[in-house]
Amino acid sequence: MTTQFGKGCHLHLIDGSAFIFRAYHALPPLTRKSDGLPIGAVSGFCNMLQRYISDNTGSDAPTHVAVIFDKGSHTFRNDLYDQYKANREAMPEDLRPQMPLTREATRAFNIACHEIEGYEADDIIATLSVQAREAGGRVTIISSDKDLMQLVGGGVEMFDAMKNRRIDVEGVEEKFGVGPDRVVDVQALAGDSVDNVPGAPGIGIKTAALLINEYGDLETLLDRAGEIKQPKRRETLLEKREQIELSKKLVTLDENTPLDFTLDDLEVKDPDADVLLEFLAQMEFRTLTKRVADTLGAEAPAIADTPAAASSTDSVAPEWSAIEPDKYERVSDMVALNRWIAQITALGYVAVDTETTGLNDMQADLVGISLSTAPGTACYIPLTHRDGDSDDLFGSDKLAEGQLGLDETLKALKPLLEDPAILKIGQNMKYDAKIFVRYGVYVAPFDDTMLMSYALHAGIHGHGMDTLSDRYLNHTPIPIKSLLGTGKSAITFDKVDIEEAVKYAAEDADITLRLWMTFKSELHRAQVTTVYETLERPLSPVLAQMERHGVLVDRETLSRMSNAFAQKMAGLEAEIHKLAGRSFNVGSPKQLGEILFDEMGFEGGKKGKTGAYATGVDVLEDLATEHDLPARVLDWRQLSKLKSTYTDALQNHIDPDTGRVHTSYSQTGASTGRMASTDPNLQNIPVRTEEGRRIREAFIAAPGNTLISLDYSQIELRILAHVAGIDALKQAFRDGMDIHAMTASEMFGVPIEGMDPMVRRQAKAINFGVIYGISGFGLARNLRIPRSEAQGFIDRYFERFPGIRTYMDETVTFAKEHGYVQTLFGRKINTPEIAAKGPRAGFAKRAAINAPIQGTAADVIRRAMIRMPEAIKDIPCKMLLQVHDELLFEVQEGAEDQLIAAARSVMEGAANPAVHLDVPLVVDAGQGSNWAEAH
DNA sequence: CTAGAGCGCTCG
DNA sequence: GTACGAGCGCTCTAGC
Repeated sequence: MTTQFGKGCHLHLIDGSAFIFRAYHALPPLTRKSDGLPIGAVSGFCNMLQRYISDNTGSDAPTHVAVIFDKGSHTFRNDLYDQYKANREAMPEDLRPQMPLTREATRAFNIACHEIEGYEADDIIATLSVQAREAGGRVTIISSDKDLMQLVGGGVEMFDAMKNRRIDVEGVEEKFGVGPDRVVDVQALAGDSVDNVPGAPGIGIKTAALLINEYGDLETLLDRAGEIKQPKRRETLLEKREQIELSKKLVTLDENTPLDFTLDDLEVKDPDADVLLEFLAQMEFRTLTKRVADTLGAEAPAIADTPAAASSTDSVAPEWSAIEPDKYERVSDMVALNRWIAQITALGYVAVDTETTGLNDMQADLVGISLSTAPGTACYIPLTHRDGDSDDLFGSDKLAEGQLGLDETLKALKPLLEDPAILKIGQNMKYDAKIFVRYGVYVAPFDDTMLMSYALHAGIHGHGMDTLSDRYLNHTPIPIKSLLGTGKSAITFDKVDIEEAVKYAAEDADITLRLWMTFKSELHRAQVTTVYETLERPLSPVLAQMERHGVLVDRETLSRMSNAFAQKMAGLEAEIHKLAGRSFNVGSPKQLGEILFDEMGFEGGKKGKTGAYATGVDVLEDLATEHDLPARVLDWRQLSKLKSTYTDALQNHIDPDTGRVHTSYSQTGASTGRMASTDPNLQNIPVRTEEGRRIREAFIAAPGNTLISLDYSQIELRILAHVAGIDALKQAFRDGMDIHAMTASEMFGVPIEGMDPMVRRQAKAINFGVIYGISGFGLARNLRIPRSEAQGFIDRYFERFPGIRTYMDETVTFAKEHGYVQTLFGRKINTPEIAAKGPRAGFAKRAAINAPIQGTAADVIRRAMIRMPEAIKDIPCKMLLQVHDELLFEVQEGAEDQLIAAARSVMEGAANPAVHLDVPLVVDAGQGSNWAEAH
């Protein structure tokens, strides 16, 4: 029985391609258990279809529905403009085989499914929308694509399924500043970097809307462009007219796509239970198959039980309730707080988040605490919010009404947060733990979703909560900026209205809990549970303690140096201006480039992408042989760097309470497993030049103490010798030989005794080059020799140590096959770019070669750091800093030798017992009253 | 006035 | 067009 499409009918058009990409990016790369077929996007797609169907059963259910896909990459738009969508990335390899499966899935759900060669889905959607509207029906387009907004109006609406929001004419006006009928005009002007629609350079959506509203439409605007007052805009519109008109053609949807079906063919049909369940079972979606079977009142077909059946492939697809910030609880009294505590105690775990007055965990004060026990169930306990509604200078210091006392709340929560039987879950727990310590609360045990994400996905994306929420929960959290504002007018969290704070803060705890549930089982499946539990989680409290202790920095020394630098710089500046013949800003590479290459006439100036001359150290060193000016600029730059980045900036980082500098280590910042130090970065304090090294004299031991530095000797080369199995190198390390001299001797056949230092230097450069994924170009530039000569060195090196080439080739092959490489301790470093084409391929290869070496070295020192507190607990000392292969300690005078022995033993044995290295690890030690002496 | 990109330089 | 991995200060520009 079919009905003619007409008045009273309601057509739903689903943007299928958008669904697929959303599903693909939202989920980890799942594969079908039985044969390894990539299936993540199909899984997400099916979950979305299922959810769509169950959400659309009410009185406003559609009478007609279709899923529309893109087909082919070449459309009429490419004929108009060959750069259209030209910078779009190629479809990921593991997504391609899933495309036909999404069509199958749609048909299995018994939903019409259409695509037409040479047309984008948007054009088909446009054509159907117009036909349906003209037939007197209503249309809802399930998509959030702004390119479709031109269709809205006259019975056509859009629905953003992710945000659960309808988009009507008003919504379009909000987005574009004009009605749907003028959207294409605005798009033609604003362009679109994603689709590579050029538009008018320098004009964005805001300006475009302004112009269109003033002139009525694009054609009138272009005809009367000469009247525009702003010179830049006028020029652009006059000059780029053709480009703008082309852009309009590109963004205008084709409403006359030739269709091989009619609206009547799209009538809603119930799914055939047998067909649908068979498809889902074939895909091995256990959870979804069961759920669909329940809804249809049918029996779920059996799915072959594999060992991993307990964690079926689609179980990570979020199936929880939507995130609704309006439903969170505000805890204002002890009765409610005790109810939460009882619930958490019975449950055994809780997600925790703190809100504070700032990002500096040594200074920020606690403002409130949020807790979550289940998806959608979360609360916020405001503690020290201030009354914000008064302009009175004193009024703003008054505590707001309806808050529990800080002391009584912490007293009630302390037993729970310290209870060894209750797991505390946090996102970047190091921050919250450091805050709590300052209030006498020692959080343990804990899980950290940021570290879980890092163990799973290092190298793929960031691990901040916003990124993770977007990716794994399909949800964009409330931006903190919407509460605090930005820049000078920004407020601190204690000034935020409590009702707003509840939504924001409790949402963070809710999201953290959901992420934990998602990652928990995934760790096992990815076989990184051990990495997380032995290399990530236990390091966090060690870092927290180092950061809290800080390193003593002498302000007087820095200040004296700053003054000395300022004087020298002033002298150099005068000299430079004289040599240049006029005054200019020496600190501006742009101005310097113009002086050198335009005014003074030096040859060989190369411009970068911004059109400015390059004036880096390589360029200036070359020019310095011809003229004094570039040489003086190099001197000036060295001083300027030391002053601004070190002697000035470090003073601002001295904590007023402790008199020490407290860096912050980011455990998830570097993809290889290294730490990164920030605020300030204490891992790049100068050491290579004599003048720079003197800055380390300002890093001092407290009175009665000594600084001790222990560093691994040649750790990366030793690891290379081990993993690549180079017998000659391994033996040299066992014999304690000079490894670079030995390499030179092997390569050039010269004796080690009385070797030319230049020859050794070249061998050293090659040894390092190998670790970095050597290239003739790179080595040539480093040694400043011709490329052919460099290539000759490399060839000879590979000839003498053939195992190195084998290791490199095997590593790259492994990366291509698996999408990641591994350290000796099982850490995975993802290499998503390894399949790229062009210059990116080279980058990805070299990174893949370097990652296991750098990463294994990082793992070794991490293991040492994790064991260190126990090993030195009876020695009066503190571990202060880590600089990749070095640890810096502060120890009471008299205990130096004891500490060196204990710490060296831990460091040299750090690979054991997990890994037996064929080469010894050797640690050098130094000591002194400051870091310059100790290093 | 502010945010972000680009440049340049520091470290292992 | 190129060595691997990081962070930060300065200048300059676009846009509010």
